[in-house]
Amino acid sequence: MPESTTLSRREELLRIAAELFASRGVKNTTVRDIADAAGILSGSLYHHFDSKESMVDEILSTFQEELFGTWDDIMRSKLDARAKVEAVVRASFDALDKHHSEVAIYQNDAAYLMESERFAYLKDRNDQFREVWMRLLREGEKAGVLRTDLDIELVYRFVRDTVWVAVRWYRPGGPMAIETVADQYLTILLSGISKEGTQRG
Amino acid sequence: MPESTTLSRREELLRIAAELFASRGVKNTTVRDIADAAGILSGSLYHHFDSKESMVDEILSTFQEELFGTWDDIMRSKLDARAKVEAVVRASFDALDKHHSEVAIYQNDAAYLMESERFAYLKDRNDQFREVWMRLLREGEKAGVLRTDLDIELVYRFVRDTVWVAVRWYRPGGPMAIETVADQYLTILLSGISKEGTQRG
DNA sequence: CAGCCAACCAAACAGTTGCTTGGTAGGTTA
DNA sequence: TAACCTACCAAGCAACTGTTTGGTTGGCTG
Repeated sequence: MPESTTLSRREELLRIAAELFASRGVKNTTVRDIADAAGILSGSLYHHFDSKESMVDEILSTFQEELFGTWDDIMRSKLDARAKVEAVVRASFDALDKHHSEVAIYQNDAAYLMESERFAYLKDRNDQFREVWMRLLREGEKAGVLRTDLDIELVYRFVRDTVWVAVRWYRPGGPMAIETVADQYLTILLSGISKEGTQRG
Repeated sequence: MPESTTLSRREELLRIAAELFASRGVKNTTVRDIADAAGILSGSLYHHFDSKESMVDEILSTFQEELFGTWDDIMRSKLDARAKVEAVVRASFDALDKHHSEVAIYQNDAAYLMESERFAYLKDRNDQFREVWMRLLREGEKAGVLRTDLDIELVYRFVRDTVWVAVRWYRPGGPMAIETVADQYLTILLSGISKEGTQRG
């Protein structure tokens, strides 16, 4: 049986939960909501999962693992600074398209979740990647492709937030292709942070 | 007694509630949390307010009234398109600084609240201002100050979201002045969307 | 002084929450 | 055929939720 097409019941329930968490927020979604959407009773969920919290945990940790793995590959590649920025941004938009629910949960609830012991790993990898980004941007500054009149920490936040915030309006399968969004965002972004004359159209 | 410096108990409670709503989310904040922070019992809140929902309502409607009033003034002014964009962005950052809690609640909970009848006015004025923005951007395009290779709807979302998302990390009274943030954001933004920043447009 | 009022307390209420328990239907394996 | 397994049901529990009620306090005012 190809696992890629056949979801186990457990995976199906996780997908249902993720969609609800994404659209209403974790706190606003009850275990009865999830059970209803799956066509079972709320207690039956506990045959598959320890708790509601562990569902959230599994959804977010799985997603973060995959995304940060992809980013790692890019960062470790031989691309130059500018190409890395572009590749990471495109990979992020790709995640926005293919794992929309997970990104939405991450954006809406992760900040609060991170305060608890259980979800500290979210913050850990976030901090780790902030360092990678900062090195990349400093590298770009040195290489003369990035303008130097900007606070680099602020540029990092700008690039990071600008991509993810699109989860609020972008809908997979909607009228606008994710590649189009990525193209336009990169156009604005790169001419905004690049040193004048260094970019090519 | 000057009212500008002395808050009524009611206003003080609203401020306390707003801070909690902002940091933990509306659904994640109980009336007992608010009462505890104010040093009273939860039931006593109902001497001042009809319901928890009406607290949220008052916080958001008051804020929206003020912000959109300021925006209205700018839009009706004689400034050119580019200056208007800049003025609105600066006014928004100013709101981010002076009404941080309200902006945070708006960013985190408004989307969900808008689905209910009571908070429909939030969506109404949002939609109304989207139209104003679109006219402004088209005006800028015609005047030749905006690059024409971008989807104007996407530019609108980009400008709007980029400003507000800063509520996630900006802290009033922190190490970075809001004017600095505004300056740098505008630098990136305007060279990103302006015609003069285009290479081989 | 009496009357009034804003602000609050103490105790409870009904509904909702996440979760537990003991049991069952139907399929697969030995 | 018996043992076992996955997936579920039915019922309920304790904790927590927003809210209500009747009463108390201390300061102000006529």
